[in-house]
Parts: sequence; structure tokens; C-alpha cells
Amino acid sequence: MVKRRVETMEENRRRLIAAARRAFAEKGYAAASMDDLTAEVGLTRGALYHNFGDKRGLLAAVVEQIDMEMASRAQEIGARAGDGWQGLLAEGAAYIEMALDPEVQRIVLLDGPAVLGDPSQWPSQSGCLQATRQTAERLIAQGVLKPVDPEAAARLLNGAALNAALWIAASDEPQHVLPKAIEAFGALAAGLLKTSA
Amino acid sequence: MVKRRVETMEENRRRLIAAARRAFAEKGYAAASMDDLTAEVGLTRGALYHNFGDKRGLLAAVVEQIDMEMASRAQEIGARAGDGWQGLLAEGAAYIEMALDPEVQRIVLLDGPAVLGDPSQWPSQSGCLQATRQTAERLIAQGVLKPVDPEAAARLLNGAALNAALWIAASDEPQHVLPKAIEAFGALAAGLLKTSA
DNA sequence: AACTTGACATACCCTGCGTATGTGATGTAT
DNA sequence: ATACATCACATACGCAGGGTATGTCAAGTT
Repeated sequence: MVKRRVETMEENRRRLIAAARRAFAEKGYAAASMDDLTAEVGLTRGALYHNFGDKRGLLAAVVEQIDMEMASRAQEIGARAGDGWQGLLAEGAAYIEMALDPEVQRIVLLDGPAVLGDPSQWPSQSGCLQATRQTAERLIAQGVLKPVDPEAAARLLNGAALNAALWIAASDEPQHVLPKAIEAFGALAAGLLKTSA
Repeated sequence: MVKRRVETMEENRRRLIAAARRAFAEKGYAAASMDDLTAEVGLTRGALYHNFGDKRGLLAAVVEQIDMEMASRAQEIGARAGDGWQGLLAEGAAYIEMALDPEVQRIVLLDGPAVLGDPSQWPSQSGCLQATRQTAERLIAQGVLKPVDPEAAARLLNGAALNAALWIAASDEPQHVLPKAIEAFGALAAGLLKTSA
């Protein structure tokens, strides 16, 4: 019963973030009301501004959480497919499929950049980007990929995957265009291979 | 002096759009005040809601204008570099460089998708996307590119270019990373070539 | 010349963010 | 043990900004 104080505080933070994930995903950042959001978990805006500073701070916390979940999941899937070229492809495909989640799209891919600015400047520094960069660095060191800038490669690969996901999500028949997107992604990524050099 | 009515109306529309371009670019969509914006050109919000319906409508009009400018410019540059593989590369590079413009970034690449949704659903249907798709279709028909889905190719290429631009813009030394980005873009795009098939 | 239309202005309401201040419970010092 | 300090959160207020209902005056019509 000694540390009861910080426990309830962390509990409240978790609940606020969870409520924010739902609200931001459903209504979008701009349309989400902080009053409704906090009332939903039995608190008021006072708790929110005390814990996160302002509305943007709450979004940042939500984005960081989702981003970390995505990065670890993508790395896990990539690692399971091998530590070479196949791993990178699997990582990209995983990223595309995760970006199909409306929550991810709305919060991390649309509102996130618009409100918080460039992902690489985020406090979490975009775990997905870092993960892809590390994979690229390894493959370049192994001589699998051309000696391009790893940061550039990661950026463009993630960008391609992101837009593929947005395309699929907006499509009428997602299951039909998904393989096309993954095929095109594989072709693009193959351009980084050292074979033709 | 007969059609004086529609003339001044179109004049006002142009001025509102011009003012909105400035305001949205400088402050971002959310922070741009419609009162300030309209007063800047000697009008009130009444004119705005009459012409564009709501704030989103004004953004849509601005986005459409910029998008059209970008598409025609990219196509022109691409055509000047030839109608083959070099044309596609030049078009992509042009897209990257245009996306370095803060106005383009803020309005078309960040706030646009966040507020209006997926670019392909826009009334202008994203001229840039269409232009790239047509180029891809032509090159596939010529047998220069692998027979991937042209829509997919255009989406991923544009996505890669967009993220390259965001990266460069957020960088400390844009002139230093720009060549890296273009090199990586070229490598990626080369993955679409039919050579290895 | 009377009437209608329409482009825009004016005035109002309401939502929602941020902040200043209050309060009660938890931890600390004497 | 009691007085004090802290802190997490609630309450209350100000204010900006978007949308809408209504007014107005000039341009066009008959």
C-alpha cells in the first residue's frame, strides 16, 4: 500500500491513452473531443493536461505506443523469414498489412505527420523507420544490396509501403489489390539488389 | 459590362484561394483562421461559405490548384527527358524536388490527406498520380518495364518520392541528402525494369 | 419600374481547447 | 501524532473559431 500513488497515476495514463486510441481512430484527431474522451474513462480534462500537457502530447503518446507495437511486430516477422533478402521483403509486406488497420492509418499515417510533423523527428523517432534502416544497413554490409544510403533506402521503402497500404485501404476490393501491391513492392525493392551491378 | 457579375465572383474566388494558399502553407490548415484569411483580401467569411461550402471545401480547391500545377510541370519535365525510361526517372526526380516546396508539403502532402482523405478519392483525383500511372502504362506496353500493375507502380513510386521529399525537407542539409535520395529512388525504380526478367 | 435573384455581410450560437484556481488525499517533517 | 507540503486531479472561466440564420444591396429579368 506504499506506492499506491504512482500506481493509480500510471493506471490513469494507460486508460487515457487507450481511450485516445479509440477516439482518434474513430473520429480523427481534430474531431475527437477531449471532454468526451476523458469522461469515457471517468476522468476530466484536468487529468489529461496534467499528464500530457496538451492535446498534441496525448497524440504523441498514442503514436509512440502504436509505433512501437508495429516496429516490434515487423521485426519479428522479418526475422522469422530469415536475416537476408527474404527478411526485408517480409518486413515490407508486414508493414503494408499492418498499415491496413484503420487505427494505424488514421493515427500514425495521416494525423500523426500532419499534427506532429516528420516522423523521424518524433520522440519515438519512428521505430518502424529505424527497424527498416537497420535491416538495410545489415544487408548492405553483407553485400546483398547496392551501397546506397541506408537511411534513404529505409525512407523510400517505408514510403512505398505506406502508400501501398493507403491505396489498398481506399480500394473497393482490398483482397484483390493486396497481391498486386506486394508484387510491385517486391519489384521495387529488388532494384536495391546488387545483382545487376 | 454585361457579365460583370460572374467576373467579380471568379475574381473573388481566385483571391480567396490565393490567400488560403498562403495561410495554409504558413500556419497549417488547422491553425489558419478563416476570419483572418478572408479579411486579408477585403472579404468576410460569408463570401467563403457561399463559394466553398466550408473550410474543407476551400482546402479542396487549393489542393486541386496546386496538384494540377504539379502534374503539368512533372509531365513537362518528364517529356523533355524523353518518352522512355529516362522520362520516368526525370518525372520522379521532378516530383521529389517539387515536394521540397514548403507549400506543397504542408498543404498537399500533410494536411491534404489528413483532412480530405486518400488522394485518389479527391475530385482532382490527384493529377500527379494519374500522370505517373500513364507513364508507367506506356512503358509497360513498350516492354521497358515488367508487367506489374501500373496503378500499383505509380502509387509506390509516388509514395517513395513523397517520403524522400519529407526526409530531405526535415534534414539539416537538404542539398547534401538530395542526391542520396535521388540515387536511392533511381535504384528502386530500376527494380521495375524488365532487364533481369 | 417593379420584382426576383444571388453574392456577400452581419450577428449569433455553440463547441472545444487551454489555463487559472481550488481541493482532497497522500506522503513528510517535527 | 499533528501540522505541513505536495501532487494528482477537478472545477470554472475565458476566448477563439467554425458554422448558420438572417439581412442587404446591387445586378439581372420581365
